[in-house]
Amino acid sequence: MNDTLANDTAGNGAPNHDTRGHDTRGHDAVDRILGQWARVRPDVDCSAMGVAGRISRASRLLEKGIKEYFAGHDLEPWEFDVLATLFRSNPDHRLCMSDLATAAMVSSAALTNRVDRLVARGLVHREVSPSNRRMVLITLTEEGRAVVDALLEGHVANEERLLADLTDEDREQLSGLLCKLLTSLGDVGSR
Amino acid sequence: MNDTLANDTAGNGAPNHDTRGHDTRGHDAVDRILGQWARVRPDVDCSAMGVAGRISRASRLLEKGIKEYFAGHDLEPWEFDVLATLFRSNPDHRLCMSDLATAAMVSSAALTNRVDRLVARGLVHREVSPSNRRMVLITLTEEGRAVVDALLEGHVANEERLLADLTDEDREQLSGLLCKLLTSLGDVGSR
DNA sequence: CTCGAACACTTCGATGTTTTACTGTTCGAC
DNA sequence: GTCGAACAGTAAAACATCGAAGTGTTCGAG
Repeated sequence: MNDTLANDTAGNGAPNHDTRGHDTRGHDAVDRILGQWARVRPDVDCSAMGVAGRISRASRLLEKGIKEYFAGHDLEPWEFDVLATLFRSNPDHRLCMSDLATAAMVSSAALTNRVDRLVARGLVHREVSPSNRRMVLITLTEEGRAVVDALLEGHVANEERLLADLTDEDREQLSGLLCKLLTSLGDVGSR
Repeated sequence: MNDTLANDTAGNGAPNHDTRGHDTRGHDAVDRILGQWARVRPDVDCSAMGVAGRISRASRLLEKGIKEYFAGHDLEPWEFDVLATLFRSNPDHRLCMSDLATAAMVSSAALTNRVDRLVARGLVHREVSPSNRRMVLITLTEEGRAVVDALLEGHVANEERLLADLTDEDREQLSGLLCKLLTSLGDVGSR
């Protein structure tokens, strides 16, 4: 989608020294784009573009790898996501539409659509809240819980595979830096 | 979209020590999710989820900030992206549909649609290649070039603003780590 | 108690994307 | 040369998402 992120990058020198002792700083698509900008517009320092572009591209490629895993189990990533959100949220495995929509970062309209299909598949149960009839509560069914149980470890293992080239230290650094960025972008854990 | 990335995270201890000397490791949404998993499934080490989730969320939030900038100039991010890709690719500012689609990471069908609208706005020119009539060449018009010229620096400045809380060293580390990841995921600069 | 504003969710219309099928072109085997 | 496979791009159908309007509920001011 947003290819502004994916493409526009820096006209700087594309620093080649690695973060730490490791050697493995490759030569990704963004490096190439950076080089092009450097040639065409040496006056503009686009280092920020390099960071944003890499985050965007990494996100898409990870998404692709994750989608493949779930496709092998007849599930869409978003389906597992809703189920897993319910699973970990509270002992009742129950959440209202608003909270689910926030967690999934989609509009409430989109969530209505998603829940419709999960209900049709028998993975969640939908009911009006007895205490506040404006609210609709979504609950994981026994079958839904089973799906999370069955796929969680495989999903984690798959992500592990996708990140295999990063050392534990790399991952910690990466998490730390991204956490700092997310915090400054206002990505607070709601409630 | 993919909220598997956005939500499913680690059951590890959520390391609190910062990457380097800096203090600013906040408390983002992913930390909260990690904590939930740790409670519900202490047996599963989901550290990989933490990395993937942060990349996904960061990507979305950056996208949002970028979209806002271009909205203020009556342009969609993807429009600028196509124009900028043409601009930096070669002196003629000319590329075929396939290359543009690859650069934008969308299907060729989607690119046909996008180019249609850019042609309608007079920002690019479309013509069948004289040397190979299967190919369609897209060229930046003078007006299209002007748009890139007018918006490039503002766009970079906006990204700079979004990343303002990251130091130069942070950005270099982040770029390095992401580059390593991207390379291992096969994100080579095509051609 | 009543009325209006805020709220939670759903429905609807418009838009954009992907997948699949299709048209036309090129290239190589024979 | 001719035929068929591979390729480049477009068209059509299916689907998902968003934003806005609509429905029903709750809450608080008066």
